Amino acid sequence: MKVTMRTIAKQAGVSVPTVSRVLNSPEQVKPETREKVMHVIRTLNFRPNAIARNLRVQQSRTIGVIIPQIRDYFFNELYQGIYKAATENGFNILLFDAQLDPERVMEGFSFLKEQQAEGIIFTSSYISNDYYTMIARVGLPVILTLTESPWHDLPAFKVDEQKAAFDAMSYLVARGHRKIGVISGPLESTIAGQHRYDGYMMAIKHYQLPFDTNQLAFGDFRYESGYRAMETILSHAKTTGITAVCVASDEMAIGAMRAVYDYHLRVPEDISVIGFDNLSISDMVTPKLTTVAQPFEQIGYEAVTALITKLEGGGNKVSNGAHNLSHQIISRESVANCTYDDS
Amino acid sequence: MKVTMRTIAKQAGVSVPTVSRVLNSPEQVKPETREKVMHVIRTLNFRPNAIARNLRVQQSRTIGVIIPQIRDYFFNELYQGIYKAATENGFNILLFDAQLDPERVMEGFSFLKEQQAEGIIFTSSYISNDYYTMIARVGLPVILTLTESPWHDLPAFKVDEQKAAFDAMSYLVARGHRKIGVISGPLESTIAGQHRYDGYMMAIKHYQLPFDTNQLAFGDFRYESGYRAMETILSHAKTTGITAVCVASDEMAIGAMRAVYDYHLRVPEDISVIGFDNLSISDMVTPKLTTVAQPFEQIGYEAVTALITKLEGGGNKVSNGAHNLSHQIISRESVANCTYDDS
DNA sequence: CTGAAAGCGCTTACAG
DNA sequence: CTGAAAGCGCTTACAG
Repeated sequence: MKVTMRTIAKQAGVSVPTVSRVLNSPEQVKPETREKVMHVIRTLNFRPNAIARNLRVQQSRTIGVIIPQIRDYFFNELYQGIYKAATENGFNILLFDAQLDPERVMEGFSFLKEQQAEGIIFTSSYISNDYYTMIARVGLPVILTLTESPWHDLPAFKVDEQKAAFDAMSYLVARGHRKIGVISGPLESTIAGQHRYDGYMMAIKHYQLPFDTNQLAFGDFRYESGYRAMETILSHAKTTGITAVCVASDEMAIGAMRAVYDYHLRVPEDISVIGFDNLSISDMVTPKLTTVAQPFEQIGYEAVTALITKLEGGGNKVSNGAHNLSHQIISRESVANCTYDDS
Repeated sequence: MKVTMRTIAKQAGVSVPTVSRVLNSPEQVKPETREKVMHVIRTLNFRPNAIARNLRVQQSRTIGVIIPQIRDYFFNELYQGIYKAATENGFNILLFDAQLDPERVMEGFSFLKEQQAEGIIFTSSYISNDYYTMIARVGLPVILTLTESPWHDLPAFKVDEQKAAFDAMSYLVARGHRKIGVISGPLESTIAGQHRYDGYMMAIKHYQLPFDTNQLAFGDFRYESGYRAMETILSHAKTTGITAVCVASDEMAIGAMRAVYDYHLRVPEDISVIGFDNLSISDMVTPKLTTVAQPFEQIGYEAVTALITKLEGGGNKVSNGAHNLSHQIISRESVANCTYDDS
């Protein structure tokens, strides 16, 4: 038999509202009745129906999260931050996995709306017009993570991708490298693809580094593609004379290091490699990967904190546009000082 | 202004039940009125309140999941399977992260009950009596993953840990190794600790391998502890003469491989290493890790499928006790044939 | 084919 | 300090 407030009320010989009061504002009820009610609550092991409560008080206390796909390596850390901030504020998380399918992200918004999410944390490698239309249509506050909106009219928690990529390149230059290869993500990926690429290119220009297309290859952020991109770059190594490679993701960087290994060269003695992300695995590979760290957990944490602030009426406190959290270069073992004469 | 069925009904000049019908059993309503209603639904962009519906039909369509901690590396894959099975059956997932705190897992059960979870997927490194009491108290169907209940009165989806560990050892023996080190998890961890340890020891007995305590070290499944455990084992390598090591988790195995590297030995030429889990990173390290694969995603998938079967009245179809899914040794690069004479 | 009524499990003014 | 009443947004027999 299901036990509800009605059950408790009957057993305790009081009314339903009284049961509700002992649970929600016990100071309003006489100590004796309070004890009486608490006693049957305990013996019947009663748990109030949070769903019913939420319906009545017109709030769901849940935040929807749309992500590209669960198996992304950054998901753990991002979600950890999201979960933490939500829990601290008594919110639940409802996750929607878009499985890299734009159709599904559209469904995600509808779904979360139906499930009464009060706001949405949205992560995507780009923001299409369709998404914008959908966001307007559901009419829920949306906060971006690891993403940026083209019109900057949504708050976005992320890293300054371009600057971070530029810094990775500078790190190499500061260690004497001038002939540097680049493994970029796909440029259709507005953020991690295009912006990082721009950062690398800005640095090449700024430091007046030699660069031609034989030093450049593209991948899809995954290990395999990093491996293949490195093979391409190595096939021109004799003419380009590269001593280092900037890679747009740790996973690709680890693949690239493997390619170097399979070609009987060494990282970092022959070729230095710097990654991007600072996934926890970067500290487990050999050589340990030098990389630029994104504070994934912090990004998740601050994004939902901001969302909750908005939900609780502090909309003016969280500005639209980019909230750039600080990135950081983590020096490990995959970059050496350049010992070749470059003249 | 919030738009509900009431809004739609008014606009369309029908009653609320009619709106409900066009959404849930459109064949029951006359095509003309159906069209009329659908039209205002579309223009007002109405989404029915799933929470209210669930309250009315007395189901929540949500499954609770309690895990030790989000940052576990297997979480991604396990959750992927959980999420997939839930989505396919129209169930939502509500996640509860116990943060390795027994107190919090207790809270988890209460919380999920209040949130009206219809059943619970529970992952834990051991099952205490307190947990049992709590499980009985909430009265929800519970299914274990990567875990086993001491009294086998709960369905448990997992791998035959002992057999899998035994097989890892056999794999080494088949390649000529006889002096084999063991890095175990903590024995308090009933499953991944004790059971795997038992499997290793059974194999040592079965194959009559030489073994003394200098070949054994313990860790906590993490990289760092694997590194240190390997250091301990290596410090006795001259006397023990080990040529291979069985490690109870991939993360520890990767740490162990690093220790070998730092001691200027090579994997697998000097020391072979076999892990346990087949985390996706095992394929990215160099040398790629040979290991015994647990089908995490499948475990998650089958566990929630079984739970849903139970919820839908097929309780007799899912038996209590262990459901052992098949493990598999994945041969990669970290194990070589033993070339030393053992006599 | 459609509407009025009742009710899911709660909460919250309003009386008393 | 406590209870009767109304209502959150739905669904579902029951009439008509």
